[in-house]
Amino acid sequence: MSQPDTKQRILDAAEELFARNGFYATSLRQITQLAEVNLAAVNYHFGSKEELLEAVILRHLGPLNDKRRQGLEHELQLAQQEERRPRPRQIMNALVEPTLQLRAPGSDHLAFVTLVGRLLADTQGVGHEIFVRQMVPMLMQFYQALVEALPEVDPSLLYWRLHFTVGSLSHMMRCHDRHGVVPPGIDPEIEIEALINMLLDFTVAGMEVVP
Amino acid sequence: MSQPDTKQRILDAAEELFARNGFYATSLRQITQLAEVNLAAVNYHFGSKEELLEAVILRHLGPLNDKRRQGLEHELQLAQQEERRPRPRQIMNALVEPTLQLRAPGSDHLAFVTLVGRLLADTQGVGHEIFVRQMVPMLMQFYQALVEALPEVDPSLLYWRLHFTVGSLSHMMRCHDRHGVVPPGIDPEIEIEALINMLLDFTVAGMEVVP
DNA sequence: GTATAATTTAAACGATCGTTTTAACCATTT
DNA sequence: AAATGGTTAAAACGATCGTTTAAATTATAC
Repeated sequence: MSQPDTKQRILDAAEELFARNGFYATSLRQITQLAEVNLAAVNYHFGSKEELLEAVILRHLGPLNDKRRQGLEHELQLAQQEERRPRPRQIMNALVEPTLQLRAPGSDHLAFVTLVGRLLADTQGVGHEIFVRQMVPMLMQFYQALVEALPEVDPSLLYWRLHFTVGSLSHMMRCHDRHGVVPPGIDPEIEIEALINMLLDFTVAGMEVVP
Repeated sequence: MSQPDTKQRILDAAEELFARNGFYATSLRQITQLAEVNLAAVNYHFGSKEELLEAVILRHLGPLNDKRRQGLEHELQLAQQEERRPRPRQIMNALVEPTLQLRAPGSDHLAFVTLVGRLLADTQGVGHEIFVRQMVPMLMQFYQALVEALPEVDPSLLYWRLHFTVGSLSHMMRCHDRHGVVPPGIDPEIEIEALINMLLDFTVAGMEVVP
């Protein structure tokens, strides 16, 4: 009767349901039903519903932020070697690309990216602080890189523009399956690479504009 | 014992609590406590919790969308008279400015703007469809205006860029009181006019860029 | 094989929830 | 004043919830 992957199944089910419905509208009974485990297993393995959410968040967030940092550091090193400033587009790409790749077809992380998008939006919610605590040091690094890349733009402008970028990015993290009414001639299904490029064009242009 | 403004008090309390905590994490008992009315009054006046949310959404949304449309129509008329294309910045301003003015000091609509930001993010939530149903026709108008304003940019790009803008805007609607860690020298308190201008600079630059 | 630890399980607990019920109270109409 | 309609109120309902409990089962160590 012992199942070697009980914890993983709970985590997978929780990730999916928290992403789809949010923390408060997902019950442990829904999770354990989907995972085909017993209700008390959640408390045994994770302690509480909140701790389960924390485990769900942390399981992928570390690797995602590592990828982002790698991309950033790669550009910073390159810029140093070539004795130039880091390029804004490469900086923004390091933030955007690994994130949106999480929603690529074949990715196992589609639910996770939705969940992250939700957590960013739910400013008073249970997972928000956990998530932000992980995000903030990384965003500071991006901010510093942008200040270096764009000395002609006031640093406080760059702070707010990074905020706007996070808003656009989180919106794209959530909205992969609901498009509302689409104008004639527009295909709501789009390749991830194309979406990434469009978002980069948009945000980099916004970053670089001198008022 | 009869109170002439029971409905308004319920609506005000609901607006505040739904905005702060979201629909699912707000109970009717919290709302009626804050409003100092009896629990059954909600069902008597509004029918159900969901219908209360709908009433909360609709009470301000009509006027907000009217303002947005007015701003847009004004620019379209002006452009027609002057025999020129509409200006992208004026179009975006019509979308952004009335929205963010809702969070200006002295505004009674701070909770509402937060609630709208939440609803946009909660793609499976109760209020989302109600809200989107009101938004979509208006966004189509903005989209058409942008297509007219920027003939050198592919219309499908403009569709996605409008999406990105909605993402940034809704992020700013939610995040008025939580800034996370702020870099040294940056003041997280900012005047609404300044914020509006910054967001416009950012989004208009992103709209206009030709790939 | 026995003892110990880990895991699973069903039932129960106490709490909270949205909704309903019904009587009392208040306001308006005749 | 009585009849009618509108509103408030407390209690109750049935449901759901996260958490706990204690026994049974399985896994591991000796």
